[in-house]
Amino acid sequence: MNVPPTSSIKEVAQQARVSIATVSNVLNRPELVAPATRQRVLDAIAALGYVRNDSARQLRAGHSRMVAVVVLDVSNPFFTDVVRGVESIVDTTGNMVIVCNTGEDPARERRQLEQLEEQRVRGVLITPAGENSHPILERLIKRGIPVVLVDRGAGTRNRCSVAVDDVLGGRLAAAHLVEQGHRRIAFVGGPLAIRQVADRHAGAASVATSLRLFEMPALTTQCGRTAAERIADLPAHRRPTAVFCANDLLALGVLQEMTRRGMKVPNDIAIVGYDDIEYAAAAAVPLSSVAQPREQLGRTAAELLFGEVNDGPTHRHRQVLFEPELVVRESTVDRS
Amino acid sequence: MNVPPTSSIKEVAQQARVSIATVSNVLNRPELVAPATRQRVLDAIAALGYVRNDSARQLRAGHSRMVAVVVLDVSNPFFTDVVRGVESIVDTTGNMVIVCNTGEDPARERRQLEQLEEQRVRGVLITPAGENSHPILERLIKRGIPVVLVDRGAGTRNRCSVAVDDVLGGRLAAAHLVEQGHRRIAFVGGPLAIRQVADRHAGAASVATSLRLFEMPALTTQCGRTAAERIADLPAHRRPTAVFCANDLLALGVLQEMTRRGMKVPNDIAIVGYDDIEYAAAAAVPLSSVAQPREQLGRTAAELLFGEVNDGPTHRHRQVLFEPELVVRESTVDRS
DNA sequence: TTGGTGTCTTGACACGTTTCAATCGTCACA
DNA sequence: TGTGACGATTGAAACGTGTCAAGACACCAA
Repeated sequence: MNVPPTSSIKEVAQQARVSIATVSNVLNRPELVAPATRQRVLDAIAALGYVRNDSARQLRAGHSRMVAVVVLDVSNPFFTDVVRGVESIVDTTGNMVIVCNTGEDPARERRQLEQLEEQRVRGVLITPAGENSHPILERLIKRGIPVVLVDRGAGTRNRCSVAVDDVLGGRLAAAHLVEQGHRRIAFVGGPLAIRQVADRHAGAASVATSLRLFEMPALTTQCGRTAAERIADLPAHRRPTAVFCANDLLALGVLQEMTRRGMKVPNDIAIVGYDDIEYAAAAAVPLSSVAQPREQLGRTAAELLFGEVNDGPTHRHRQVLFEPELVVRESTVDRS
Repeated sequence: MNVPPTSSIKEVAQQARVSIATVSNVLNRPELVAPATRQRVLDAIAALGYVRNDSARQLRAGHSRMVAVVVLDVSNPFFTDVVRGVESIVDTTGNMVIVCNTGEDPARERRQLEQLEEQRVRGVLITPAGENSHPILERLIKRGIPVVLVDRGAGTRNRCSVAVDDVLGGRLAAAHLVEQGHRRIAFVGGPLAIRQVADRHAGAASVATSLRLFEMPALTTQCGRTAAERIADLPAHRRPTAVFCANDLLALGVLQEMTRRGMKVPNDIAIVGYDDIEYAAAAAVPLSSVAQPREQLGRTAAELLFGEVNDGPTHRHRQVLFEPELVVRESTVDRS
């Protein structure tokens, strides 16, 4: 408890009058060493306040005990929940999670991956900012570092991935609105270049015969308000009676603007969001939304990763697709 | 680009027909080596796809190149913004950020800190789950690992800390309401055992002569709704005309319940929140709220940390206190 | 030629582990 | 008493860097 900077296995050995090999054995394979000796070593460890040096272990082992999660945005609730799921698995393996935030910037992503490669991390879970097949990712794989794709699983058979079925999610939302009697339905989305947006739209279009598309530049509340203005300004006989938004922020924006204009939700206009973020339930009118199994996504990704670690070269890649669920609240069904 | 598992500085040296010391110099002090040689080494590095092994560097250096941020809850927007601030500084130093999530569980916190100690991290930024003076924290400091306290600065002169002045925040909110002509004001808070809640209350009480306290069991929207019910049920002549909530989730709950009962915000009742989370501006009635300089908090904490790293033993600890700002929106001032 | 100076390069060690083969006792059995 | 076997312990060699004192070399002035 009192040795100033740091003490090594060597000093423990000296104090316990054994060799360093024995100390190492006490730490890693205690059953190999006689109880009396073991106790002497443990006492020495306690007396010196010895703490293992992981750098040295890593050097010897050839890889570190860290698993990296590379996400687009740490402040996005979707990713924080995924991270929690990952943690719950990684914790049980004696490894640590290291979260890297790319901010959707490919250059930053590149730097981060290079650093992770230098760290010789145990594995990487990533939602790539740019292309799925990043050259550095290829290099990581070639080097034997397992990589699992999160939420970008489409069409990559040559690695493990987890994702949620966005087409199904769109279908669920639209089917619910149709069932509630709506015929004129609007889809408010971000750029269709984002795969998730395109898939959700496609799913909705497959069940809503006349789906009117409002493509906004971003997935923000501000854009939601703008979309709502354009919808509300339509003549009543052509105006949609329901809106399906590509995410909850858009939906909150629509809700806010509609309320400001005195339209009643859901009676004058029904709204469905996507993601089921925490604040969806807390909105002025609680929001119906399509929920994704976010923590489960993280857990499964981590399990695939350790599967790959254990399998070694015999590993066969798997693509896991989850199903989203519709959560119905008062923004689509009048309960008063 | 093609060597299967990994290649070391030794193979680079061989390929470039120089000693390993020269390769090391090219990497770390390129000005020491002749341009021609330098180029030969760089070519060899490219040809072999060589990547530095950070474990070995760490072992040599005695510490890793990671800075740990230990937070209570990764999915809390407050902490994610703090983390972003930390990142923005740490990135410029060639180090990496590793985010650890304690979930307010002291046992988890303990395990995490032990692992960080084994990693020989460069420094730790922490919002402790339990006591400020954790025995493991003491050990880290004794071992020479700098520790900076985040948002728990009160009364600890023996280390660096950053925090926001919650008393001032409470005062700002209440003063604003008084200025708007309100005389009967309610404070809706979580347990006063949480220092932040107590401070915000104290600040508000110092300017609002008759402040009625509603102490709820948690800082959630659900509790906000419950509080709103109790307030709305009071006879009109005794009912507060304004509510100051200890955080935004409570405020959103109050807003939701008041709206549901047909009370107009801000005319029938004004509401101020705290934290200025992203969804405060997106609420049905945009919420006035007390904003904390969250990213700045993270940036400053990181700067204090590196200050301590550079100063060495001559370092003098500093406690930085930030001032919050009131953001006025429509939940307290009628703009229609 | 000698000595000195300055620029590049290098050999060798240390950092703290893990692991493997080898050693040392001890004990049971023939 | 000798032989084997078995359990406990250890010496030594790696893992891949960074550093430092010392060496090599070229050049210039005396």
